Amino acid sequence: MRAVVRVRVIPVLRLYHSSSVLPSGNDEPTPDSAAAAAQNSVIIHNFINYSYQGDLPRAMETLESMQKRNIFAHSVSYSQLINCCVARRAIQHGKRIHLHVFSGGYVPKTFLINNLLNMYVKDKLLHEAQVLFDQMPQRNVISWTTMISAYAASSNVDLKRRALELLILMLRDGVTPNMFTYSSVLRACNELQLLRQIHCSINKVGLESDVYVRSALIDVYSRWGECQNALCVFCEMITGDRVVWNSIIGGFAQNSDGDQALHLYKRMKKAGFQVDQSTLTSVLSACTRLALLELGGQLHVHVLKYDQDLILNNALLDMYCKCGSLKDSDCVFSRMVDKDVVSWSTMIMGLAQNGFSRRALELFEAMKVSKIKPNHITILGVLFACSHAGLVDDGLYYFHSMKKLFGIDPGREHYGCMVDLLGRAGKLDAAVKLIHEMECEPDAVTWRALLGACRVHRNMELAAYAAKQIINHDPNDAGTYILLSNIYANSQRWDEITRVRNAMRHRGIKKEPGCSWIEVNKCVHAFILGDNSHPKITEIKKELKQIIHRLKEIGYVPDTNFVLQDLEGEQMEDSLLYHSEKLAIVFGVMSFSSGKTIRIRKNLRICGDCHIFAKLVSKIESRSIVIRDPIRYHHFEDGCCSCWDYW
DNA sequence: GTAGGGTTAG
Repeated sequence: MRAVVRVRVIPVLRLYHSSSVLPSGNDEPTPDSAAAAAQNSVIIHNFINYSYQGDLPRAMETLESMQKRNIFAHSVSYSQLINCCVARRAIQHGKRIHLHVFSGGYVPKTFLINNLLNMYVKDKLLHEAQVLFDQMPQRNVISWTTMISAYAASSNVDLKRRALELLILMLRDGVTPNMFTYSSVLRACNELQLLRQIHCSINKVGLESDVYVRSALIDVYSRWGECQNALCVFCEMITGDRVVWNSIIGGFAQNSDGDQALHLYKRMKKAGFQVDQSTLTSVLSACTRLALLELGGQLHVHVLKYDQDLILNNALLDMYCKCGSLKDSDCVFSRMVDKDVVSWSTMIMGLAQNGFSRRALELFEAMKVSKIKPNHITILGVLFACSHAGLVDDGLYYFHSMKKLFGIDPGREHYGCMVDLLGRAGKLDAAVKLIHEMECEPDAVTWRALLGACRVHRNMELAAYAAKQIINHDPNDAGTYILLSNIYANSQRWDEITRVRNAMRHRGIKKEPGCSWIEVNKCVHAFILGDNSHPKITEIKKELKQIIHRLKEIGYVPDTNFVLQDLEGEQMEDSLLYHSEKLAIVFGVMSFSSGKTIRIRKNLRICGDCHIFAKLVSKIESRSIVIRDPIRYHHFEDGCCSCWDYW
């Protein structure tokens, strides 16, 4: 797109006196020198006019004559021309102007050098900008801010640090930062302590009401996971705009607090602010985390307004995948004109998590044909697909060839996926061997993958070893303590149980109760193990008992193997009976007409008994049930699950 | 002449 350049034709006569015509002397002009001076003036005036008109080719042609004659115009004209170069990305012309204004004893004004700095920065030529900055005889707040914002915007950590160093040098130089400086430098903050110091300085000089500064503060606090601080900055808001709202909504959405993000979204609309692509992307991401298909579907209507927005479409695609509605995600994906690596990776992972591994691998092949280069997350999706479908050979092939085929080194997460793949397939020894071969240090996630396999394949000894490793890496992982104590309970090692429980008490770790959520008529109902606060809990429990009774008639036997507690017989069965997902399923059966899919989200992985229960309910009630646990999705239909009991 | 927000895994 051709940039708009301000056109202002300045009368030649008025500008005549503002330009410098060099060389000049005190002697009386000779007729020859008078003629030359007149000619020089004409050249300069042409240059001034071309610069103001944005006629870059003619201005550059005239500049050549000026260079030959060693004559100069006022800095304003060069400044105008430099801006024209920036707008048209004509860096080569800009470099010629740079050389010209630093030759022949001409002294360019600070604002002109600032323009040159800006030109290099916009073209990401940081080195050139820094050299020029170092040469500047005088630097004002704009010179410093231009450099600081350039470094702060870099993705390189060392360059970001340079932005903070420059801020210190700027202060030492006696130059006071302004709102531009603060909103830039905040993005380079690499320490929370430093962020707090800068925040204090901003308050001290009263710049916190600037919307740019405010959105930067919210953004940085959110990035540090300090959502409450971000919210404080937001709540102090007297002045605010759409971006400030987007910053706070995005902050909560990215920090997995979908409820708060949605709450703020409602407030934003109520306050009369127009939502845009960024708002919708964050809100969709919140719906994704909370598995709110109904609300997500309503947002889809607004997304259509921005049908060319790739990031927004990717968020929509992910929402449908993560809400287990593959028909909708297929539809969005096929309609997307532009697809990037995120679109493909989202879809591959979505298919894999929903149990359509073969389709995920087929899509990966299609991606290769489309010439979009896979990244490390794409490969993770591929490995996940292999892992969850028991495709051990395919998984090993992709894992061993990822470096050669796609130039991607296997990272910790790829090893984790392979441990999972081998472990699920019962190859526990190979999984342990792989952990020992890892080039990077295994972390809690890696050991958790092994632990999951140990549970499935009932290898208690190895499970205890893996659990200890997890606790070494993540001493607050409640689930692992519980599992470890259950493993010891199984072998009746009471002394070990006491040790584990003491450690939990000592560290103040409490078991996270199982929780399931279901969206009914735009309202989310939560079911928590041991909590009877749902208004219809009595009816639900009554209905559940009736369903269990019917299931037992067709051969259902509660599977107590998955839940090892200090309970026996009927007590253990009872504890299984009220697992949150069972209550949510029954509530779904009671609330929805028979054709509607029951969709449930869980905070913990589904247990074996609830898995059998969901399969049988899907059969006797002729219902589709989708349960999303933290790892994957289970689509229950006519007594079968999409995971084929391999999870 | 210097500054802003959004998407993919576990």
